[in-house]
Amino acid sequence: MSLGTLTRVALGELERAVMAQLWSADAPLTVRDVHDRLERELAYTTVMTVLGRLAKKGLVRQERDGKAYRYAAASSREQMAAELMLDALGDVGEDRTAALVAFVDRVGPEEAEALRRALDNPAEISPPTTPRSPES
Amino acid sequence: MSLGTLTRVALGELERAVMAQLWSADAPLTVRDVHDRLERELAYTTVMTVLGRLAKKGLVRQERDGKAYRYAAASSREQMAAELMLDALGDVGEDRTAALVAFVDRVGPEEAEALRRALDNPAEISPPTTPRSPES
DNA sequence: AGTACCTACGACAAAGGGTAGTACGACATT
DNA sequence: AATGTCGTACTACCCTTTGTCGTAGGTACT
Repeated sequence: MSLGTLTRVALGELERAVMAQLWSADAPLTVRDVHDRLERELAYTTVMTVLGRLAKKGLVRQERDGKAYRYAAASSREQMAAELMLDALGDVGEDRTAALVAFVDRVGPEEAEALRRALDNPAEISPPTTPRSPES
Repeated sequence: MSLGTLTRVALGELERAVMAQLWSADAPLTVRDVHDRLERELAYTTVMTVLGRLAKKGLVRQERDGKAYRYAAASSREQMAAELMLDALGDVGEDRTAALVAFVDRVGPEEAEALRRALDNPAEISPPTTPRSPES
């Protein structure tokens, strides 16, 4: 599946704001937690709805905690970014090489360094980059 | 602007099909050209509408050709992919390095090779990766 | 019982995308 | 000149997604 990409992860503004909160928290948050942390004045149920939608999309994991739920991002911000990059690359179809060249050409020096290091390090060292929970 | 990203380039299915045609053509196409090349049975005006929308989004350039218009992708598929990758990386905010590591870890061997080569080659050699036409 | 919190659902408006119809101008053909 | 033909400009309509809530109905503590 290389075409669903751009459509697949098109989050709305509020959805992204919520994801940001989940990512910046060091533990799963309740609806109320998220609601309180968002600057904007939103109804409690609004936040709940959004969290529910994110959960349905698989971007957020819902775990029961007594009466309430706690929500946590399904994968780290960095992993998501990596996945998005992969997807973008996949959409190219043919000439991935050219796309990568264009990419590298525009990335900053720090990023280039990071890339170099990552390429040198045998991937073995940083293992489960994708700690997906076992499929449903 | 790092947040508009995911939203910015969410093309629909037909829009992508049209872009694909423009990319695979070696010269600007008319509405009729695109219409004929698409397998699907669409009204002529449907294709016109889509091309118009793509133009409004800046993904397609419209150039007059007598009575009609000719449409061409504003940038190559590879450039777009690179840009999308950049955007995805940008959304990460803080730890781009981690994202790049995750990215590299999941890219195939061929892509890794391409990355290595691209990093070694001083970008000077492959010049205008972005043959943007002068801003409006 | 009353009050506080939660979740489950249903709703509704705005925007985006798929799909098209109609109106209208420029040409070519008869 | 009348009539097609072909192309653009608009307008419209439906469906899905996203932002935003309201209401209903549990559970639990006071």
